[in-house]
Amino acid sequence: MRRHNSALVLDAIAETPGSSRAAVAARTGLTKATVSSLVDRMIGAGLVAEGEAQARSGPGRRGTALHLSPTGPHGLGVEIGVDYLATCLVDLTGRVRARWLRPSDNRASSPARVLAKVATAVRTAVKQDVPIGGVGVAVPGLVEVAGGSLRVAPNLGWREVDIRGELTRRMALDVPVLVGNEANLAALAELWHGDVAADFVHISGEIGIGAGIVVGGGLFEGVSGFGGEIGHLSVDPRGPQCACGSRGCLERLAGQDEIVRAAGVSGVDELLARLASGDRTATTAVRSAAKWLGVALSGAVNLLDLPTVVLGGTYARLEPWLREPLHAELDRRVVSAEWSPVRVVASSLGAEAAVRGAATTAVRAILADPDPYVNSVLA
Amino acid sequence: MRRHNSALVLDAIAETPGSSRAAVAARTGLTKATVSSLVDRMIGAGLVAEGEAQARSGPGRRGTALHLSPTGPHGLGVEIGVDYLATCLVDLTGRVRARWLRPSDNRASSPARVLAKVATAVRTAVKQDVPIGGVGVAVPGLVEVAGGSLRVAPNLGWREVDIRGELTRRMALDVPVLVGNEANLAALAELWHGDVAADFVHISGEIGIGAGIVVGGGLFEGVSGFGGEIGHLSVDPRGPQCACGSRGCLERLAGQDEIVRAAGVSGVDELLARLASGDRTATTAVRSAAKWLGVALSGAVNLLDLPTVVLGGTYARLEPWLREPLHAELDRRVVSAEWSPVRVVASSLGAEAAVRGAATTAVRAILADPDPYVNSVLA
DNA sequence: TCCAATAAGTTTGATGCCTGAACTTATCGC
DNA sequence: GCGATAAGTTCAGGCATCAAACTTATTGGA
Repeated sequence: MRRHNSALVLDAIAETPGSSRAAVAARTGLTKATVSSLVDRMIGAGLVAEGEAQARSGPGRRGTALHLSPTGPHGLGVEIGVDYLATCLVDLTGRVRARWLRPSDNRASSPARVLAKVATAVRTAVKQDVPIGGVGVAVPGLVEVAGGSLRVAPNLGWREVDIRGELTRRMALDVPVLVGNEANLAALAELWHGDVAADFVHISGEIGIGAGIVVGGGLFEGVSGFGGEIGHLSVDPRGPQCACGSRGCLERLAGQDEIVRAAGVSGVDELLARLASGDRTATTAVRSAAKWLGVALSGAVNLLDLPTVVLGGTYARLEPWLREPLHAELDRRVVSAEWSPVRVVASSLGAEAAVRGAATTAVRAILADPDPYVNSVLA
Repeated sequence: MRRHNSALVLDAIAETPGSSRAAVAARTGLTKATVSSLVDRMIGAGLVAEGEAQARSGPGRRGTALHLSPTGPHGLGVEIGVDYLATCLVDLTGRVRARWLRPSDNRASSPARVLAKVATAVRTAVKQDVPIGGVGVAVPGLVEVAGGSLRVAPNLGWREVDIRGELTRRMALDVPVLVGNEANLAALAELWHGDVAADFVHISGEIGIGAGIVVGGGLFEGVSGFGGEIGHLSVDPRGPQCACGSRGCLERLAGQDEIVRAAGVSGVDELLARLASGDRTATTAVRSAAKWLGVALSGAVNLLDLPTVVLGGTYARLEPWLREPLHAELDRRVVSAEWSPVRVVASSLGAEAAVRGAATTAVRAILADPDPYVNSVLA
């Protein structure tokens, strides 16, 4: 009861920072008395802070602005990339307070060695004088979310690593550790910090291709958390052989490696330069990738009935050239396009989407269900 | 609070019929006192009934068996097929109490005429002396679930029909009307009456191909309720032209019409006879369909991380011949197959799956949140 | 300058639902 | 028939919410 209402009230404050108690009561349907008492508890626990009195253009007492406390528990995000480690500290509102990026050839290191580095990074972050409420870890691989352990990360060459367990042991910090797939966390970052609504597919292409499916303002993870594996969706069953053993996988036909290869360039930066100068080979390579992306995404949209496709990672940078051919393919193949044409937008978050998503996930866990946290602080 | 606990208690009784109050208390974590009081209310409202005293193999008072009341509110399901109308009356447990099937060329009739027939059928069903708690309607088309109106049903030739509104007006009965897509409701029937767990894709092929996605024991409907449209998933972008304007759609390559055509038979019954006798052309036609189904379903499974595929409708009858090639394709293309191989099973419900699903949906709405109903009855 | 009007926020008593413990009822085995 | 055991009920106590009265803060007009 109180648990539910605490979440309700805190959500209202997070959604509309600066609201007064009375405004929150009106919005949640609770009484002023109830809101007052819940807010007081949350102020006591350091989740909510009072601001200045609000302006008012008429008679009556002015309300005290409420907002998420900038000194409340922070979320620490960690991303284990193929050739870097990144961390990111965010406050309750999701604002980035500190970040850290370091090259690290994780492909060549054992999981134990890498996780030791991660633990060191966590301990460093803890030395900042902000309280840590949770740690989120992003990995490029299949994560069994409930257990927080990694099943396989092809591009890291890792298999069966109990990330949550290892990290909890090594970092000597009594906070929850959440582990998630990089693409899924990037999608959540887009949901929380980008400018798209509550339902979309976020597709990001770096070395692999991953999708994050957001439905009703929440991540769709599937039964074990393996959802969103779009990279090996078969878009051309008679197409070229893929490393995974199947044929015509999306990753093989529209992945960064294939685009770069087909365009005959050395990397994404050169590709962008060529595209800007109107190079025909480069344009054709990107248009082809767009077509295959369209085939895969139209399938996802038909199946899931989502109104928006967000291009993340490298695709966000290629968006001007992907947009039109992708749209054409979607309009042709999506059955419900007539009623709700699919929107295609580029992500506004850069390469940090995944870390930010990881960090924000950690604080969101508290915001989504504040009562246990409040109790633990006030106890 | 009570609302939540009422649902909890009723769910426990529905899950394990014949439990005593004490057993329900143990299972839900509530106290015997709370359960007693909630159960008494629900008995008063006619949702729950007491049975005989339970057997016991030791000392102590025997518990009174509790089960969903067979005289409680019933659900009435209606299916508007292409060439028939079907209705089905189920009690709270989902057991079919009456059914009715009548040929009706709905393709040739106006929606108004068909809905008038449906309303008549509903009024007939009401004359049975059981209370009706809700009506569910299954239609082969895109349904905007929230509004209960049909956007388009290609095989009926209907467009923009406000089924809920029309029916509510015509049937003169003050109960909620739920409208849903046939394939989705068939999937729910499978969930509730079949023998599969809480997560699966149900794929049914009659004239069109539709999928119902069940996740965490609930239907995945998408934003507007258009989810599960798998028929026009592109499985072979360079394949034959489909009526929808796209190329190589699943429906075009693995639909009933295509199988029948490729096998050179007159219909499904002849096809089954040929298959049983080992006819080579028929076998090849079915294997080819299985392959394309495998391409489409592997995509769905990768995206959604579902452990089971249920074959419904015509595919259920073809299951012995579909099974092996479908499995081969799934094992090859599903990324997480190594950890959780995809199960393929045939639906045990026949052609009535959709009506039953529609009827059961209507009563499930009460079971999922009994308190408002209880209050309305006791008031 | 003061006061009525208005609105924010707090206090207080009542209500509703759940809980724990004691109590009643029913059954088994000796 | 009696003690042990378990189901189900009764009742006092607690906790969170609510409605309403009350206090505090602010505006604008007399």
